[in-house]
Amino acid sequence: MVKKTGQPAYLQIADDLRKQVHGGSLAPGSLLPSTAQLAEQYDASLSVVKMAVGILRNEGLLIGQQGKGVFVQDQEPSESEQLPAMDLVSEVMELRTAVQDLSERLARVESTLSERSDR
Amino acid sequence: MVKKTGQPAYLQIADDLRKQVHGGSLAPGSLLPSTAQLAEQYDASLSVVKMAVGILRNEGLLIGQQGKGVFVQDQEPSESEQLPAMDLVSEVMELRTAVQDLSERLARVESTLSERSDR
DNA sequence: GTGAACAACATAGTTAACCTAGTTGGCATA
DNA sequence: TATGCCAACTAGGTTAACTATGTTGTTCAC
Repeated sequence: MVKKTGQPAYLQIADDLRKQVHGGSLAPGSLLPSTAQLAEQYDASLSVVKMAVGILRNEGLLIGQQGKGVFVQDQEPSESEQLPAMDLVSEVMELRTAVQDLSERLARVESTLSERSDR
Repeated sequence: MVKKTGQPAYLQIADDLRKQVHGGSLAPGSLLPSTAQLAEQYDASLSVVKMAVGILRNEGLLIGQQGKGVFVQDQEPSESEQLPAMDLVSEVMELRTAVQDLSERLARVESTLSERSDR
């Protein structure tokens, strides 16, 4: 699968995966093949696949969950990353609402947990 | 040099170098120590240093020239606007990753809870 | 039926080794 | 002096192996 162009294999794989995500071939939230499967699919070693996934993980395009797999980040169409220097004020406001949301959800989870432990 | 925080070594080194560049300790156009020197300096293996440099290279912050060395990209003070205060920017970035992490963990907890209540 | 124990599989991080290729400086030879 | 060769150093790419840790499914004992 990896062509013998000048580009290194890990970049070729990263580009290919990126295209699949942007092209819709890999839907947001969907699970990627495992590292070993990708390695076989691209006829590459485990290491280069891990490097490719690492790049996209660093870009925020993919998220890896230890023990489960690598998923396509679904809230991608938002800004956050593309804009080089997005203004800090709105960023902080988003973070504040995100923290509030997390706080409420966590409170719910905690209450359900305490109810179950009570009985 | 690499502290035993939860963060992996290659990210610690990348962050440190990023701060040195943004803080002016590493001037644009200047030459970084060689990979081997950095490895010794951070008391890390060659591989993690190469990973750290690779990240910053991918970000466009550094440029590597085979046979010569790794240099700080100089045309970085680009358009957009004055970065207000680099400490705030990195602070916000850290908060964003922290919120993402919390969000993922909470989503996992919530999903397991809903699954159990379904059965 | 429940729960503990275990095996299999997953990502993640780290290390070491090897190869390729570009740069530089020294040195011997023409 | 000028040319060519060579050693040393550089980044970059690739591979393999190991450890750590999390998830999932099965099996077995209670």
